[in-house]
Amino acid sequence: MGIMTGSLTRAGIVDVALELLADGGLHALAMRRIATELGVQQSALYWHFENKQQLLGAVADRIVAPIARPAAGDRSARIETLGSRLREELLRYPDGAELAASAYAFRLGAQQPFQRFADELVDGGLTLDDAEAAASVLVHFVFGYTADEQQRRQAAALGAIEHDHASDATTVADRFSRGLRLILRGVDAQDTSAS
Amino acid sequence: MGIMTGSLTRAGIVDVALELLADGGLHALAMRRIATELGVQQSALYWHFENKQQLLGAVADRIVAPIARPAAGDRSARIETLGSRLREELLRYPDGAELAASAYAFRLGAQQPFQRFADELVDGGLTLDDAEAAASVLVHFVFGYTADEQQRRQAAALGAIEHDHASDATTVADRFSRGLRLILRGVDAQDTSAS
DNA sequence: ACCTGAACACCGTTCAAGT
DNA sequence: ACCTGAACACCGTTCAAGT
Repeated sequence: MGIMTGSLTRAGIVDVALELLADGGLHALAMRRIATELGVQQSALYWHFENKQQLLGAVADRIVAPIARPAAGDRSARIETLGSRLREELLRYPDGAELAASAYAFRLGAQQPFQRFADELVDGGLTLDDAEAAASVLVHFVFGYTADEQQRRQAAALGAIEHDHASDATTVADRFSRGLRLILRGVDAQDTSAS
Repeated sequence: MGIMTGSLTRAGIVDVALELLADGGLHALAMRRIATELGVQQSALYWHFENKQQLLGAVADRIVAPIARPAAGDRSARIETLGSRLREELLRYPDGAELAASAYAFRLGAQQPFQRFADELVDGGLTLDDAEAAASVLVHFVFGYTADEQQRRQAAALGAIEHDHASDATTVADRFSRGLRLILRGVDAQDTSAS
């Protein structure tokens, strides 16, 4: 056999972290469990990641990675699509939004959505400053709103809360796009060269 | 002496929790430490609060409590004042924004800011649905942006990060009000009866 | 009603030592 | 370079028992 490097890789670690997240949420994402699942000692993980937060950052990056370039349409439509896709990816994993929001705040991951929004807005004719201000509002709203929504879903699933009208899937999704469109109106009102 | 009820009260527990938060951030807010500070067993706290999250919710309520009715001005000015005040109260305690954002998402505390924004918007002539959509955007932006800002401040204070231009106090505060005003433009664009 | 004492079932991180 | 083994210093929560 040739030169055999360690079988443990960052990508492999993130793989099982995502599996644990999918099965048990943030609660199941313990260094010990990840190590056990990989058949390795806990301390082995610390050769590949400085600490747990860095690992969670890498997990967050993977969660938001699938939001590719959006479909056609004008600036507002493209951004609304982007926002909805981001929400969908976050909802794909239990506690996905909370994890991404936290990694984003610590600058350890999930920075991509901000860049995607900002790029789209610059392409749409905004100055860099305006684009970044709007991207900041967009990212915080999508992360915050979705974390909120997801918390309630999970609480309802555990029977900890009664399922009222306000938490209907359609109502919640509707409120989300109302919020998005409110922000986009603010962008259009600012931009004199609105398409 | 008369009928002597337990010396421990919810308010007293929250008092020392706020002190610990002020001194050491969320990291110092452990049930054990709160109990030790009160000269009591950890389990004693569980007679007054169901669990730690409920206690944190009560702490979050106290942090956002000082945002009273805003000063004069038109609708946009009043809401901008309200947003700035909320940010200031959150920055008053280390990890204050993160704590409030988390309590808000779990519906265990810090709901007041949403109500204050919504009330102000309804007073300003919006329908309840429009007011709540806008209040949701406002709350998530203020919590999210401030948590973000606070994280960077604390990291910089620990020397973990270099202090670049983007994290200047004036720049950060400026970006905050740019975000707020963007949202308010969106509100005005929607409202045909804008004052 | 209110609190003690003690235990249960966990955590993240470090570090000398091995290969 | 990459991982083991074992320890350190913590956590939140429960519950019988006391007063």
